Amino acid sequence: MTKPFDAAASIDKLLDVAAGLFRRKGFAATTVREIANAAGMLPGSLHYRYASKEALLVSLMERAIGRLTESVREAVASTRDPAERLRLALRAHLRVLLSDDDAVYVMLYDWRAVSNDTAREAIVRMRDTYEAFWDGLIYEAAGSGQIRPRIDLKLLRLFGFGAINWVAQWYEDHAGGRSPEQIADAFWAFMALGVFAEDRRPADEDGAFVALGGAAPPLEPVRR
Amino acid sequence: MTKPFDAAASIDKLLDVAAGLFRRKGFAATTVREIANAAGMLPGSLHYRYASKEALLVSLMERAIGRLTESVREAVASTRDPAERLRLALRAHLRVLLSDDDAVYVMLYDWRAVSNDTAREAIVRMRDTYEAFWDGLIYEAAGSGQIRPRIDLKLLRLFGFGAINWVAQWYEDHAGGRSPEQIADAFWAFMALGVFAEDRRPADEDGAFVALGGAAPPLEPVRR
Amino acid sequence: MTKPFDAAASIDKLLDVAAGLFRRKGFAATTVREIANAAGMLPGSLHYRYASKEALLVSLMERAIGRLTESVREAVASTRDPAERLRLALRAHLRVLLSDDDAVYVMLYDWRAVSNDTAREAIVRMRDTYEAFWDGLIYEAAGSGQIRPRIDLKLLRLFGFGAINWVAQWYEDHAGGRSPEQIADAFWAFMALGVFAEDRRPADEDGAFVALGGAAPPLEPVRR
Amino acid sequence: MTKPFDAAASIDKLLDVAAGLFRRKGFAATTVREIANAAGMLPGSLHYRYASKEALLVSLMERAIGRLTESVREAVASTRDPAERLRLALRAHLRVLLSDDDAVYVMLYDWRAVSNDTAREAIVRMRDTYEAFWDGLIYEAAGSGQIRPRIDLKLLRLFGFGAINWVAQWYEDHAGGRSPEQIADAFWAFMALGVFAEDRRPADEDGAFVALGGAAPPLEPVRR
DNA sequence: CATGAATGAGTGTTCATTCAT
DNA sequence: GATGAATGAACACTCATTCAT
Repeated sequence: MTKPFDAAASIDKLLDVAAGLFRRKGFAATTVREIANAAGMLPGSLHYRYASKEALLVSLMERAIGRLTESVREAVASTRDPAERLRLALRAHLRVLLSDDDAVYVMLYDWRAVSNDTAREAIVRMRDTYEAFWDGLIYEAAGSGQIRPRIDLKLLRLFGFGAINWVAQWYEDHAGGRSPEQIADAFWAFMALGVFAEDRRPADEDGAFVALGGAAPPLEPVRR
Repeated sequence: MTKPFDAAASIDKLLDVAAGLFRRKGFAATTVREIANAAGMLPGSLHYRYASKEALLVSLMERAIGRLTESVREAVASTRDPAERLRLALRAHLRVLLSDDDAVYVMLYDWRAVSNDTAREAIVRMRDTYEAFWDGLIYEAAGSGQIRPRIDLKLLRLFGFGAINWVAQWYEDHAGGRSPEQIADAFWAFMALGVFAEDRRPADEDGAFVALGGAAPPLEPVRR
Repeated sequence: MTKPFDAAASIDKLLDVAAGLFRRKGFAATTVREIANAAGMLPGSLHYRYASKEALLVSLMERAIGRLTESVREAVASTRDPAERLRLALRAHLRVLLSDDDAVYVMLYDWRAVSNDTAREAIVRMRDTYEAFWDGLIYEAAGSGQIRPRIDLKLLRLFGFGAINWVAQWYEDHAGGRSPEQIADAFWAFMALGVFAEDRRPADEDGAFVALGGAAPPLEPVRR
Repeated sequence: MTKPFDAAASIDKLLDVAAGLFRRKGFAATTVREIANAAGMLPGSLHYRYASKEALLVSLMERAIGRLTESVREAVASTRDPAERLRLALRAHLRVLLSDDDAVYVMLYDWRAVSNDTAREAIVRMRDTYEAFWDGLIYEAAGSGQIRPRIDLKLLRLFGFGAINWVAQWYEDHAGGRSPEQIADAFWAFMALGVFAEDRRPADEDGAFVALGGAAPPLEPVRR
């Protein structure tokens, strides 16, 4: 009864300390010995569980994306209002990103370290799934008329992810005591006015917006 | 007469190829030999110019911040209108970030690699100066009444930097042919309505917001 | 009733797969895990039977020498003619060497891997016994006048062993469909004319022989 | 003037000590540190010259085959008599095999350690060339009628190589003071009578064909 | 002034062996 | 008795840096 738990706990601990080290020093600059020591084991024991340092990183990222997905799915389940779902998703994403688990940070910022092609593909696929889920949320809101017409939904997601994911870069030093939820809501407030159609905007708002000018370039199929 | 020029060119080349390699593989995963080879020299010659690999990185970052500062300063010089200065600064920042020079990217994303404390401080100081310049632009706009009251200006900058700096993560694959300037203006469009006071907004609410093309593009399943 | 049998079979299987791996990759380059896996067990189980990898090797070699000795003894039992006994022994030796059991090959060619002194001695003793048996066969033939006088009997054995043991190096690629027995007889034919006294040579043969000088050295019991 | 010499000498020393260690312990059981230490350098310095332990082995083998080829070619150059050329080649081959340079031994007996396919091919090609040279010598002798008709020339070479190459296994312990040349001539004596046509054999059956000289060396107690 | 051969501390990883179960 | 998770010493190899030239 204790055995499976211990093994799982031991692996979780390993991933936790690895995430912390990777976040602080970067993947390449962190040694297997450091990770093992911090987890209270020896390098050989670490390799008993993970064939390579990179396999550990991949496992880390998979866990990160799993937690992210789970957390966001759970958050949006409480309401069917598309805009509210978006807001709650934003909160959940940021909450996980800023949590004690550094794995999401590592996934976002130590991307290049995954050199193995199949591993890279596996992670890209998971990220794509996650992003597709967000696109779904946004598309829902757009479909129900809660987003201004002619908004480029893809750019909306890309800018949003940037602003939110970047929070991890400054939260520790500049949050000023704000909680992840407060940060998320503040961002929501910035975006909302520009993004949502009239009836979804605060009452005191009316006004037009900014023309990029000229014709918009066609949105071509995404290749990588 | 040619010698000093060559030396400077050689150093520039060194920083260029180093920036490219650091961006692609990360600082820690790039070897001095790779950099030297790519620059057509030998490791010993590289160390003749830079005491250490890290010193080269610092030099790289200093150059990056210098170019960023210079470019943004130059861009805002053409007008005295605070909002327009902000928009032009945004364009300039993004233009440099997405330029052939990978140094800005490296500065933003290979931050943790600078372990030397004094070097780290030096760079932090330069970054702070750059950010203070942005804060100045924003305060200017706020002071002249072009930004809604009650907007948290610091959060505004942090979110904005996030969204814009993140563009480097997706530009290559998802820009869809848009120029850095178009991306910057699209972001400007998103933010503007939520950020600016009424009298700075386009008079016509129905005017083309940011038409990135006809109807909202369908959200296609993301393939990578 | 089935248990002891299984255990013995299991050990035989272990030695078989180990012999195959040692032959193909060499002792040092073969891992215990490979052997265990190939035998359908885990490293721990292998060490339950053999204290060390080297102990397994020694056991392997002992089995090899046992089989060799048994096979050769059996082969010579069918006749009392000394020369014929030698020929049959040659056939039997080669047959075992080229059989599916790679243990003899390993014993001959992975000699240096036995580092343990007592184990080494044990094997050397067994090899010496086997070689003494051969010397006995040769001495028999010499004593009965079937070998030319003044032939160095020890050199005869050493050259013969070399030629025959080396067959294992080329048999797979260059046997050209010849059976071990055919190879043995071909070698026999080469040696016979030069080695044996007139009345043992093919009828069309006469001719001189080779003086290795003086009288044939006495064949003393071989000790090592 | 001293530099190139030193570098070459240093490499030669490296190969020499490596050959000695490989011969004594086997390739896989020899560590890079051992080789480096024995050569008076550090592992890093060894890898500066050879990309891998295996590359060193390959280099070793190439040198071995080069020396073998050169030595044998040189030896046969002194006469045009085919049988005599064969005898001299045998002497030369054995002389190199039993020389202080253990590389030939390693090439013959640590064959399986070369895992790299292209390296393996390169060595196989060199070995093939060497063997083809021997076949040439044998065909020459056969063509000039010095070898009995109906002798399988390929088997002749294979048996001969076996007997001669195997000498390396026992020379140290069982040579009894015989020189490589004496061993070669003794082997020649064994083979000659069986292999060569009548007119090439000594006319006088009692004449010392290949007199090893003096009295037969005493068979001393074998130590290992 | 510039080089490139040489270094050695340190890396990720392996693997025979142990031992609690 | 038999297992397989865990170990840790040792491995081949890397690479930023040095220094004689």
